[in-house]
Amino acid sequence: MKKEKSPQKTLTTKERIFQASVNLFSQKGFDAVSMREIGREVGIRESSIYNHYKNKDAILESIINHLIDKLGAMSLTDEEMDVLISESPELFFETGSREFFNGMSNPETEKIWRILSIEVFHNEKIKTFFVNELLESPIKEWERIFTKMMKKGIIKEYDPRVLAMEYFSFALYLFFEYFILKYDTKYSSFTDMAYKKMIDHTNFILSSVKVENDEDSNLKL
Amino acid sequence: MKKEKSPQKTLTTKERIFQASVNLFSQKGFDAVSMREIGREVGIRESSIYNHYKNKDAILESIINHLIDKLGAMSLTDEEMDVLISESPELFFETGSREFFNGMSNPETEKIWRILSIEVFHNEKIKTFFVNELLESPIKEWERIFTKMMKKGIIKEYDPRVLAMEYFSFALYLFFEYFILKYDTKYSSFTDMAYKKMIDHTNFILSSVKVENDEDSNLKL
DNA sequence: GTCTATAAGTGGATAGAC
DNA sequence: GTCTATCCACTTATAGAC
Repeated sequence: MKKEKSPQKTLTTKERIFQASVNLFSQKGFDAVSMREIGREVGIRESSIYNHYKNKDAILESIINHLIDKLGAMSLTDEEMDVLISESPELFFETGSREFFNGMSNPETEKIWRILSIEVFHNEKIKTFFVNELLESPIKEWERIFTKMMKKGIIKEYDPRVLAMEYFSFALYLFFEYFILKYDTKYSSFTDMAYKKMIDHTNFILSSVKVENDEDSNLKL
Repeated sequence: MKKEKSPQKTLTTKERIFQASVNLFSQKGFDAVSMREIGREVGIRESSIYNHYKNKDAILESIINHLIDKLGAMSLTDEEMDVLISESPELFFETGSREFFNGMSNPETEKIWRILSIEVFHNEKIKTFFVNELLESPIKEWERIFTKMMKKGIIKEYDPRVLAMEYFSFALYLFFEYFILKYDTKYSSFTDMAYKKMIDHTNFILSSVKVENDEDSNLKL
């Protein structure tokens, strides 16, 4: 909005507060981090933070909005989807998965998803964001996609709502497994833990619903 | 351990502290509830609580242990499983689902699961409990079950590990959906939100992997 | 077993000098 | 824009009277 990202590393104090907050909140949760602690990380006194953010809540707010902006800048158009479906369902699923993982997997984005996962209990705005963006919109989207595939005769007839749940719930399960249970463990990123599992899942769903016409067309990594 | 549940409602002060804590923690989270608040709910001063529990952490500890004790008192034996599998896979899945839902759905148990869901970030003991009891043990168990079903020729050959994930991940997804995203909404219990969805899921899995021999054997509610 | 009083600490936030 | 100094609300927990 204001200016482009500077070529290298001259971050403003506000940006450094932002980054320090993302790091600390993602490790300890919002409540467990004090303004003193953020200040210490940045190298200024807590009182100076108030020259850049109105209060502690405003920092969290700006972190949430940063993710929302970033996500809004992605996602396929209807035409792109149509082309992909006609090409092959395998290619389509692979593209869809890749898109989902892209929205989760760069290091800064992961930290923010982790913050949201921790704070979803205490913050109504975060909860609404989760329910809409992670649950309801994708399920509706996949219902449309499966309906389209049925009309084209690519997959068998089955309740498209159930099919959408079957397909996408697994991605959500992986999200929860990583961001709630496995964060800070051996895995270095969401993709690292989840991508292979998602391929197995996609192959299972395809093997169940695809109209047979060729031999073996499993996805490969 | 000490004495049986009194026939009606003469709760000891310690039990009233326990119940007030379960209610408050499940609504606001552990950190957001003060000893003053618990005392107010019980009708005593905060300092009096320390006559019954060593400190605040000890209250949470006793809540967790209460759930662990309760869950330990359930679960099917190997022989019961064998009989059920031989009878019919439909019956087996139905019994399995019922068992899972029983471990979640009485009002007090739900509140405790909610507390654990909130505190899984801050408490290493809770995280370990979740990963073991909710993730790894059930997946291993279902892997064994699917392997057994394949040997009996009830279901088609497929990687049993993948099948276990496909089946049980949906239950976990439902758990997260309810206890993290939908708790305190229109649903009156986990069963109320999730049971029908779990039936749809079971039917989908069965329709994919079952060896055909009779007409239509979908589960009914 | 409950009370009052109090210790000892931490939190977010503001005022005003520089 | 950063600092020091300070406010004040609130936290867990303990000591000791009753």
